Amino acid sequence: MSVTAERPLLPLAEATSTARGDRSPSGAVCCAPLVREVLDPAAATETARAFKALADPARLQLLSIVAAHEGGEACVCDLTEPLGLSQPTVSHHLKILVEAGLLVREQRGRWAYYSLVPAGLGRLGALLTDAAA
Amino acid sequence: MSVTAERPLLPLAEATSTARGDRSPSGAVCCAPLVREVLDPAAATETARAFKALADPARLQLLSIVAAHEGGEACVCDLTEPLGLSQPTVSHHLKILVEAGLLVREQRGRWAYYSLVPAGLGRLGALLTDAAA
DNA sequence: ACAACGTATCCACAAACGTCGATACGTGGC
DNA sequence: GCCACGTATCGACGTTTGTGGATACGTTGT
Repeated sequence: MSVTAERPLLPLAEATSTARGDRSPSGAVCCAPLVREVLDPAAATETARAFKALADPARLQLLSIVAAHEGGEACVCDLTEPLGLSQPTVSHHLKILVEAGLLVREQRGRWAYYSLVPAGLGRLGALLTDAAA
Repeated sequence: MSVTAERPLLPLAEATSTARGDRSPSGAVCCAPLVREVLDPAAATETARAFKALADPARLQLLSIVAAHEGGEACVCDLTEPLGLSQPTVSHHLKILVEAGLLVREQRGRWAYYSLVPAGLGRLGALLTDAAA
């Protein structure tokens, strides 16, 4: 469905300073029933899908090879051989990367050229570095 | 095995300026057999495993909840209820996050407290932002 | 020592994923 | 028009992954 998500994505809610039951070792008061700010399941699913695109060795190599090409673009035929995968498999991975907003496809002549989307990588990267701060 | 990887991870090799056959539309010279600099499969697999830890909604929510807690730590009992998952499943996800170097586990009393590892998030984030540059 | 509690491990199962061969689609050259 | 070529889609298969129930482990309190 080619999300091209433009959302906060993992805001990592800051601490709700609501005091949540002491953790005295005597009782079962450990688990305060307070509903704190949590990344809602919908956003979590969407963010997970973005990272899932990066969670495969073949796709990481694809990004690497595409980035290594002059012009930052490569056609499928440039990618099948160094990966040792069949052409349908490579096309499958490329489609996933495009749907994740990490690559763009441009049909030029008989060939389909794929190139990086820096903003896509950047968004996911910032998401993690912000959480690390 | 708890990798706690300390490696380059997706260097996204810069362009090898070796001229790679022209792409004249007449012949099949499109696919130059040149072996350019590619993220080797071993590194790709390891990097993929790191991102795989982030490629699940439940685990993203776990990170979010842990980060939301004061002190940046939470025990398993704090996590099962807001996620709506069973305790074994939550423990399973936490283990994966620990092995990925994104969480640390500290057994204190009867409870096991999990807290973020900013460096872990930061490493993965920098990896993407560097590639986006 | 025993019991209670929080957590981790084991096992099984359904769903999702990566892979490839066969095939269909789109483009360019004849 | 037809054919050749590059790429995408389809169908099927084996593997991996997420999930929960049952159970074992470690710690604390009696």
